[in-house]
Amino acid sequence: MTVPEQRLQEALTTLKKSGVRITPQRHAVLEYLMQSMKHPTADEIYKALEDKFPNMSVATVYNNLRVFLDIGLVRELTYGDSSSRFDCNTSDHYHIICDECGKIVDFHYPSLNEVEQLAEQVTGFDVTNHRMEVYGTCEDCQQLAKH
Amino acid sequence: MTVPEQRLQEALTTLKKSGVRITPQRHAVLEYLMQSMKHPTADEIYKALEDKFPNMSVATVYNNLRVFLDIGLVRELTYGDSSSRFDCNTSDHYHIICDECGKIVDFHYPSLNEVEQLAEQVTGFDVTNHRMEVYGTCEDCQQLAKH
DNA sequence: TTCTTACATTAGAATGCTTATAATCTAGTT
DNA sequence: AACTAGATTATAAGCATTCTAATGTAAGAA
Repeated sequence: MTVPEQRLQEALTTLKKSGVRITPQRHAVLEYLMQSMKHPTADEIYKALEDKFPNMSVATVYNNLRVFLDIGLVRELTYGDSSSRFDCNTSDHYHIICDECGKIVDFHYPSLNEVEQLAEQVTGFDVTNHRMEVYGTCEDCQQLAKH
Repeated sequence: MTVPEQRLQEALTTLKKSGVRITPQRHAVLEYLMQSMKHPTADEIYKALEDKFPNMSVATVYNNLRVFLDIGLVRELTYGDSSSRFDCNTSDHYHIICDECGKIVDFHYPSLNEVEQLAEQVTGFDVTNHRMEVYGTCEDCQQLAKH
């Protein structure tokens, strides 16, 4: 069993534990998220599944993403562009984003706990987490710029 | 002359240099941004100025914010919630955001250049900048939660 | 297996933020 | 004072997302 397949199985177990029904549409959305290395938008998921489910509504995609978010199976990534992206890799990592083409690449870096601690001291907040995005130009777009 | 007034003067000079006209509406939007310690949304600016300019269109607020963004006078902050916020503090700083009430507080921390450098090496991106947001519960909301 | 029902899905309308359009107006120069 | 490129206004349009109400169905119970 491949790693994505294994993560899918685990996710299905989590859904059942939470008392959430496994419908074909829900299964398909989850499966697509798990095997995708990109961080798809709701619309990308909808379009990717329209062959398999010609009658599926966009609302179903949104509903299911909301369910997955509530259970903690995926994370929502909101950037400057209009639509949210969804990341099923819930392990700690940051993202690096291409200014030109919008590509998002996972980037591993030790969690910056000292920043959270200092922020607590300075602001009096009760800090729960943080996120960081690095921006730049990806290698593909660097090549394109040369020609 | 107070600090916000001084920054406003500098900003007006920058606008003139860029060949941008100074209209009363544009001046008012800029002034409001400069003296605001919050990070207002377009609609907040619109509502704050409707006494002074009862006929001003929302489009004017958006147009002007776009002009300021292009010139580099303000930065756009996009988070999970629906509308963008605008920050006229262009010095390097991060933000700490309350999960409960959405309050955004400036938070100074030395720029994490080593993260950018490592990201370049690992991903091959040509890195230009990064942003970080810390999340938690502000002191006010911590108090409210106790009662 | 069939029955049941609470939950899911569907289609389409509605919402909210932002941008586009076209007519009118004006800041700043001539 | 006249001119004109650029700004403002009012409104329509666009897009992502959520809501609504009717219909369908997963999964447990009988």
